Formats: sequence, C-alpha cells, structure tokens
Amino acid sequence: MEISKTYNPKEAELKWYPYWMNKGFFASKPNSNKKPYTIVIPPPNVTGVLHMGHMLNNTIQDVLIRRARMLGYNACWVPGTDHASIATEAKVVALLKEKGIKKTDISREDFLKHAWEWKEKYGGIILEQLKKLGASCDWDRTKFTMQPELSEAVIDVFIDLYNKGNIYRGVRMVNWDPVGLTAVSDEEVIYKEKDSQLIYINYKIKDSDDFITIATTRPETIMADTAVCVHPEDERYAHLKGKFAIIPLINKEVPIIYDDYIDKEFGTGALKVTPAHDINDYNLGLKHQLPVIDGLTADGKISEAAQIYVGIDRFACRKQIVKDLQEQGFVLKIDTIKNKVGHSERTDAVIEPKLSMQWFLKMEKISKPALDVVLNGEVKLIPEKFINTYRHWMENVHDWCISRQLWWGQRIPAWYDNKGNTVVCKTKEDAFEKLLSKNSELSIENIHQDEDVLDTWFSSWLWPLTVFDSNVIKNGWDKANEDLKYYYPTNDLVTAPEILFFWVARMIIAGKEYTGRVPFNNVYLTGIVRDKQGRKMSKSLGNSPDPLDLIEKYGADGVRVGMLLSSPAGNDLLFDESYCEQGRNFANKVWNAFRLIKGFEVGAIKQTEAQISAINWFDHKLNEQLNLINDYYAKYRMSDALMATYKLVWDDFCAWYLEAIKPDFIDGKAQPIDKVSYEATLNFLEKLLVIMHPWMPFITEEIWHLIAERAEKDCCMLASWPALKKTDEALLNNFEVIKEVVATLRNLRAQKQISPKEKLQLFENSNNERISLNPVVSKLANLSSFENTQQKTDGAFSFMISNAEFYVPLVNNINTVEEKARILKELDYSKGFLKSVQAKLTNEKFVNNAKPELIELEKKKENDTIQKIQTLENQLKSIT
RNA sequence: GGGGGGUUAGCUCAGCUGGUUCAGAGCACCUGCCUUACAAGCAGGGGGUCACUGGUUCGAACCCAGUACUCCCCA
Repeated sequence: MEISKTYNPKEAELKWYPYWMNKGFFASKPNSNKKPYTIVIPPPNVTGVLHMGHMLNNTIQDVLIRRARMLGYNACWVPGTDHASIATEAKVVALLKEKGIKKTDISREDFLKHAWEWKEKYGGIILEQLKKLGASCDWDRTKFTMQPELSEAVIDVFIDLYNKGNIYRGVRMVNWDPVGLTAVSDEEVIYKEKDSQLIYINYKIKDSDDFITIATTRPETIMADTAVCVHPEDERYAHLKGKFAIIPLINKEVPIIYDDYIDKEFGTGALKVTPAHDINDYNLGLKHQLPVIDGLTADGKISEAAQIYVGIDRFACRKQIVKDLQEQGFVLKIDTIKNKVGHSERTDAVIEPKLSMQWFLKMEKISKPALDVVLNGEVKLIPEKFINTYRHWMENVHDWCISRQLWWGQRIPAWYDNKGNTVVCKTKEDAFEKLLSKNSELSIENIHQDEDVLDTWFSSWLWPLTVFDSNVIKNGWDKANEDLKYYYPTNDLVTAPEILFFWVARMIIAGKEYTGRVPFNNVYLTGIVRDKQGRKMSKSLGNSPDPLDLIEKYGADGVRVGMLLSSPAGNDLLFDESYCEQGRNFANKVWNAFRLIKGFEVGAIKQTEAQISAINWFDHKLNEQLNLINDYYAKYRMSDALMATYKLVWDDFCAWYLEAIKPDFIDGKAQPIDKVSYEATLNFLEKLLVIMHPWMPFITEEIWHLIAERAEKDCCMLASWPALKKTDEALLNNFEVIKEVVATLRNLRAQKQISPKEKLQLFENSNNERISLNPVVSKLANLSSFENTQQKTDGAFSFMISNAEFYVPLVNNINTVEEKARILKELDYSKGFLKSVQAKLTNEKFVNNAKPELIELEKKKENDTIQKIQTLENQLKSIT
C-alpha cells in the first residue's frame, strides 16, 4: 500500500464524520448502567456563522465530550440555536426591505411567516459548520429556543413568575435602542469612550439680569428640562433660592432646585434636569416631583413636546441648536471632554435613556440561591478569578427588563381589556374568563394581547432544562421525564466570560427555581479570540479569518490543535495562523510516525537489547505522562493537557522511542523487526491515538483504520481511554541520564564535525549499573563499543553525567586548551553550587527551620557535589 | 467613580501551600544537515535584573506595602 508522504486531512474528514454520524456514535440515550456526561451547547445565534470564538469554544466542548466518551461515560452533547430576536428581526426587516416591503405595512402574522421562512432557509448554517470542525453533538437532539415546546415553557415561566409576584410592569427608565426600536437590557449596552463637546449655556434668571450657566453634552434635550439643580451648599448659587431659570429658545420657566447629589466641581456646578432623558435626572425628578417631558420620539427624533426642531434627528438637532444658541449669545464656551457613551450591542446605535412601559423580573430574591451555589463551590467557575466578578454582579443585581418591542420571539402572555385591566395567562379564552370578573360587560373582541416579546435570554436561561424536558416548568422536577432526570444537572458548560451574567447566572437562577438543582457543575470560561494586535475579532474590522478557510488550509485537526495550544482558561487568545500551522505540522508528524511503523517488515528474528530497554522505558513514560494529562484534564488545564500530549508523541515517542527501536539499514536495505517489538510498538501507537483523539479526531481515526481492518464499531472514537498503572520512577530517571549521554555525544559530533555515520567508542567509569552499558546509547549515539573501564583514557574527550565519567577516544587529538576550559567552567559551577549548599547547612536557622526531608536532600547534594568536584579535578590533572 | 485581574525569553504562556545554581515550555531565532518516516523534518545552540521600590524571612518570581503601566467588569 502506498501511503502519501504528507497527511491529507480532507480525505479523512470527509470519510469519518459521516461514518461516525451515520452509525449513531454521537447519539446518547439514558442508560441506568452508565454514568452520563452531559454538555449543552451555548446556543449560537440562529443568524450566525461560525467565527473564531465558536471555534475555540466548541473545540473545547468536543474535546471534553470525546474524552468522556472514551472514559466510558454516556456522553451527550446537545446542540441547538437561539432565536436572537433583535438580530433575526433586523435581518428579516432588511430582507423585506429589499423586496420593497416595510415592516409597518404588514401584519404581525405575515411578518412572522417571513421570519420563519428565513429561519428555515438560512438559520442553522452554523450547526452545519460545526460538523466540519468534528463536533460530536447528538444531532437528533438539536433544539431551537423558539420551537413550540420550548416556547411554551418560556410562557409557562412567565406566568409562573408573574403569579409568584416576581414579574411586574412599570414605567421605568430603560436603555432604548432608537434603531432597533426596542428596549435592551443593561447588559446589552456597550459603553464606549468618546470625545464629546461640553457646552456651557446661560439660562436667564426670571425677573433679573442675572443668569445661571449649565454645562451639558446633550443640548438637544434642553427643551425637556424641568429644573436646574445646584448643590445646597454652593455659595455661588445661594442667592437664587426660589427663583426660576428660563430655558433659551423656548423661554420656558423652570425652578431652581437644591440637592446634594450635585457635584460642585463638574461643569459649573449647575445641572439641567431632564427627567425623561437621564436616569439620574429621572431620580432627581421623582424626589423633587418634577414633571417629565419626553423630548424625543422612539426613533430618536425631536418630539412635539419639545416645541421646536420637531422631527429633526437628535444628532442633527444637537448641531443646529448649538449654532442657534451661539448666534443668540447663550453659549458661554465649549469644552471637549471624554465621556462614556452607551451603544446598543446589536445595532450600535447610541442608546437613549427613555421612559417606557416595560415588564421586569425582580431579581433580588430569586438570584440569591444562584450566588450561594457559586460561593459554596456547587458550581465551579474555571478559572476561579471569575467568582469575584460574579459575586459583585449578583450582589448588585438590578431588576431585569424582559420585554422587547419586537415581533420575533415569545409574545408576552399579558392581556388587556378596554378598561385598563390586565391579566396574565396563556390563551385569549382564559383571559376573557379572568377579565370578566373584573369587567362584566367585556366582550372577547375587546381583549388585546401585549404587543411585546420576551428577551431572548428569557428563553435561553431555560436551555439546560428544556432541551431535555420542555414540560418541567409545568410538571415540576418530581414529574420530570427520563432524559432530564438522567442528564441533568449537566457536567460542564463552556462559554465566554462576557455572558457570565447574561446567561450563566440566569441559567443557575432558573435551574434552582424550577428543579432545586444547579444546571451544571462546572463552567469553563474561555478567553476571547483576538487578533495579533490584541484587537477583538469583528466583522467590521475584518480581522477575523474564516474558520472554514482555516480548516481547508490546515485541516480540522490542525486548527483544533492550533486553537487550543495557547489558550489557558479565561485567557484571551491572540490568534495567529502560525498556531494552526503548528497543529498541521503535528498531524503530519503523527502521520509519518505511522508510516514508519507501517513500513516495518516483521521477521523471525530476536529482539535487540536496545529494543527491550526502549519498550520498557516507553511503557512507563507513557504511563507517567498519561497520569499527568489526566491530571491536567481534571483541572481543566486544556492547553497543558494538549502540550503534554504533543510532547509525549513528538519527543518521547518519535524522537526517542522510535529511533531506539527502529531496525538498522544494512547495505542500503532496511532490516526486519521482530514480532514482539513490532506488536509492542503498534500497541503504543494505538494508545497514543486514543490519547490524541479528543484533540485530533480525524487523523487518529484514519490511522486507526489503516493499522488494521476493523469491525464496524472498532473505532478510535469508541476506544477506551488507557488505564493507569504504577510508574517506575527510577527507570524513568535513569533514562533521562541516558538521554543526556546521547545528547552529549551528539553535541560532540557537532562540535568536532564528526559524521553521524562514523562510529565512536565510549567508555564509562562508574559503579552505577543502571546507566552502564545501556544498549539504547549504542543505538542512538552510533557506538562501535560501549565498555566499562576503571582506567583513565588518555587523549580522550571526557564528560561527567550524574557522577559517572565517560571517555570517548578520538582519532584526532583533542584540543587540550578547550577541554581544560570546559572542565574549569564546570568545576567553577560545581564549587559555587557546593558553597551555596554548605551555606545553607551551616546556617543554624535553616537547619532549625527547614523540613527534615529538605535537609537530607541538601546533604545528599553536598556529598554528590564533593564527589563530582573530586572527579573533575582528577580529569584536569590528567590533561595537564 | 467602584470592583477584579495582569506585568516572567522576541511572541504566547507555565511556575501548586516560599526551599536544588530556579529561572521553564511551545513557537520564533541562530548553526549544521535533503541521514531511505517526516525539510510540515533532524541534530545542536543562544536568549530573561521574573515591571519598579521597599519590607517580612535563614531563604522571595512566589508573601506584604507602595509606584508605574495595562486589561476586564460595573456605574
């Protein structure tokens, strides 16, 4: 069989993904004989396409789930998407616009029809992309947050929380997105630092020539001012008590009020109060019973209430009004300041604080258990540093604005009659009955449902519950179905820190509220994928590579390895394609190791001593490293686990083991290998494939099947994770010395320009039998002989390793000057070392305070070093 | 303004509850090699005042305080 010299990932990817999927290897069903291991995917936005963040996130999930499967768990990874109300609605509106249809011209029902069509056609592309990555999700379980059963659960939750008194409707200052035409939650507002103009405007004082100067960054709102506020202890304004200021241009009188909320230092110390357009002003307004004038329309234009500039956009108005105020002499001066301006996460529009009627969820009580479970470790955050952040948020939690002025989403089940009565229930018929008791003349036609939908997070906070049992809200935990009882609580959640509150906290809240149980035991928080300059990857910057292009270029395995090599939990990943290259190179290395082994010809010959020794060593090495890798996994140190795997394969297996057992060439012909060594090697390779599989599912499966003809279910992905046994530490330490001897000889060749083909003689003078004469040294250093000697060898290159002396007789005389310098340098180092050790041992405080083991260790170091110095001095003498 | 991180090699990061002359890994870099598994490779090598200042200690990259710079979250 001809095997190509470089690994071709595409072939394996096209072959094995469908194979795994069609054989049902990803599928999971409850099985009381097996322990479950469950992950629910953070549902990507249904409009989304795969980006680097998904790539990182989902690779980690796949690694965890594949390893769990190999460890014998019933592994279940539930995929799906969320309906992303704002983003999707925006896409649909845009699409309709292309067709010449305005949203306002069609009915809600028609709009939703278009939206569903859009979703069926384009939604879920991202799930197909995940398959390219190798994601071993149970696709039969794919869910969508707006599918009927899941939506019904959302409505059930709303009704339930309303009935419990946790949901209320009220006029509040919300973050208004004038482009999306909806309220957004606090978490969806991104504050960006901007240079703004701080404009100092003179307001005349009524019945006086005096005036008061206010400073504002938002002059277009002055028409909605209802007071001017100053600090009660500010002497500058003490004389204005009881007076009125006059708003320029519209000549409206507003009172001057006093409140110690005012910062005397900022601006002029006089604040224009605009209750409708600033949360602080709003609170001031409440306190001082000021009227509220809404000077803006929903889409960010100046409203009728403002009297002037009506219908002009808020930013255009800002320019115009400054100009007009200047012309009429009201502007004292203009400063440029830096301030933070809120932007909508979805539309990037400048957020407008706006008073509006919204639905809220009271958070204080309901969130308490969700804080406790994180603090007591029932839910672990990885890395732990996020616990502080989490606590801070949970202790200062605000009520959650859950209504959105959109159509795409679960419509709020609140019903109103024509007399201002409200009921909350599922159907219009129920509503009719309920309202009838309050309003006996009511007819059903006069009932209308709330126009708003619920925040998308208000459905995704149920995700870990409803993907398994959408009836759990109705029925309660005791009547939960088999799936939920078996898979829930899930094991790990892998997500980005930026949605710790948006989503993670709220899932915990919902989990505790509806099952009394947490939704997951561990939350692994990934970093953010940034570009090399540390900028967040974004479409607008165009600095994000397309993950599918990367897969095309480096193979899925290569990209997976590349992404995980350098991303410890919670650390941002400064992405660079060279990581993928490294991943691809690793895959190729594995491929070639396989080619070598596959090329061995098995013959009826005896094992060599070197092979016996190497096999014995690697057996323990693999065991040692597996133990380490398991430990890294247990601590969720993914990149460390990967790096340990990488080095085990590349360094230990390829560079040392395979070189040691590889048969020689004689007369240009590869010699055969004995059966025992061959099988041991294949066995090692298979174990390594298993260990590599979670990171590199495709190549490992491919090689697995190239090793031998396999039965249908004899797949690498279904193989068992290797078991651990006791590691012989002494054996491993000894081999480290062997490596050092070999490295020294290689170095010698390099320095003396001795060809690797030229055989060398090596003599060892030591009583350490474990190092002595190890055949692996002869093999790897290409020795003609390796013997013990008690004699000094004159004119030989000499070196010391671990208190053993070695001599290499050289044909060309060695350079005594160089040798001497080298020995002197080592001697110098050893003497310094000895001094530091002895300093400790003669230090009474050290001897009194340090642990006994430590003192023993220091004594051993002292002895060893004294011996070494002795040997070195002898060597020096023999040279001179 | 409040809270939380971070600062170790050119880059990305390890370094557990202070204890080998402790300063590490991968990549990058330099040198020599197309040695019949692999140049996507092999062998060897250089590289750091552990941000700064002070303190605690027999002993500090690690603990404490302050300074500088930086990132994130919240308002």
